[in-house]
Amino acid sequence: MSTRTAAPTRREQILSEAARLFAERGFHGVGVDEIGAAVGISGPGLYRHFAGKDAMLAELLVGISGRLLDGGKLRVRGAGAAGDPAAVLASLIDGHIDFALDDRPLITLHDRELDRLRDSDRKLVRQLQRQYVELWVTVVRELYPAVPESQARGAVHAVFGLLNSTPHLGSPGGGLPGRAATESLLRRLAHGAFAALGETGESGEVGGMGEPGDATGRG
Amino acid sequence: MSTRTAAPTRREQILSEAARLFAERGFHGVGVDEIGAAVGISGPGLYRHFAGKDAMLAELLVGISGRLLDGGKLRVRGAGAAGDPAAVLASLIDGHIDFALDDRPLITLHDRELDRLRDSDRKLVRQLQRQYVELWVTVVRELYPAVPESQARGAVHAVFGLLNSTPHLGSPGGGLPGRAATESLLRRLAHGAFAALGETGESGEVGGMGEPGDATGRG
DNA sequence: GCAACACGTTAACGCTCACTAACACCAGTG
DNA sequence: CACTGGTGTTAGTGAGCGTTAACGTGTTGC
Repeated sequence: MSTRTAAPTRREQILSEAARLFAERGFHGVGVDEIGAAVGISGPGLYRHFAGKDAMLAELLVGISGRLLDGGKLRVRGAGAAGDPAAVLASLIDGHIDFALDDRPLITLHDRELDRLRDSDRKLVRQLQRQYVELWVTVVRELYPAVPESQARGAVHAVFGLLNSTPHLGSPGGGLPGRAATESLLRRLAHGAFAALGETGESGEVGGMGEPGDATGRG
Repeated sequence: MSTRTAAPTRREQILSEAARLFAERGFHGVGVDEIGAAVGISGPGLYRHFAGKDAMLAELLVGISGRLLDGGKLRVRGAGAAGDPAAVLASLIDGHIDFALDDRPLITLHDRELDRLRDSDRKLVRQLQRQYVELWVTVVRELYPAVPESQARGAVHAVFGLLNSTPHLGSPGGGLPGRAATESLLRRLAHGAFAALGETGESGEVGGMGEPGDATGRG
């Protein structure tokens, strides 16, 4: 089904390994020799495939932003045909979870190394990101018309933070459950967050609010 | 009460500015000359106060991890005396939100530049982080005994991601609400996420779940 | 007045690292 | 076999940057 993975081109190999390394140690923390070694060639051989290190990062970030946006649009059109905002939001959440779990390194890069791009590329990525956020905000506002836009946007960003937390879940080794369990956990948490957003928030208290007076801690 | 801020020492100035710059452009992306310029001195003058660039990062990360843990412990003891896990969790959430909003740059560094540390420092930071997470996990498991530990831990990490999303909310310029509004929004979302964790999850559907069959997108 | 010290300066060193140059191998193609 | 294009190699270069060295200056205490 989904991705073909049939014939991973050299370019694709390089991009994949570069994404992993950039996510692990940061853009400046990885040398071109390491990227080359990761795909079996060494150092400057990369320059047969890319104009430079920056070009790799640019292609990665533009690519991921574009794919996120495209996937989101498809899901809005697909699930939105029924006119049910809840179903659309659920589909967006599922899609983002898939993405976060499939392409962990890219998700990490996505909000970490944006400033390293040339102005034009950075503007493009920002625009794609903004469109993706707007997709979510629109759906959230359809679902909860009483929620002001600024809160909806804040909630969307916060839920992105929640869903993108997968890199911190210690992928290998840790006695952590399978992918399906992680998927359903994240799904449940995300839905719970949005559900809380929908609650009025003025009348009823959210939960045990704790006494705000005792601001101990923070020494 | 809490922090004095009375006489910000040179050391503290440097740490504060270094934190901001590291968070903005990454550890490798900032030069010592820039850090010096940010506090009015230039370049190698920093070496009168720190052994090196690494030492600044180490002190920042150890400091934030320690303060987070200390604050969390205080809140557990303070609110936990009443024996009400919900109040303890609420207090932990409030504390973490305060921290995320007060020390945005540090929160960003916290899960971004950890690998740049010497082994000893990195181990120390990891240990402090782990203790802090365990604090939360313990409370969550008291509050929802039916939730297995792996899920509780995953949920805690995910909520950290949610609360730490504040750096992405575009602090200056954007027509975004005041601090109080952001605080209450994050608080509501976090409580909602944990509430969803508490729901059984086996019997009832969480929300509109979307049809999992139509895995469009992700081309 | 004058050591002693805290704190800052500029100049230079040495290392890392992205990138380039020059060359080698191998597959088609006529 | 010669030619060409794609892909790799190693050696070298130039810039950036963390760090050190050597030096200057104001304040303190005898």
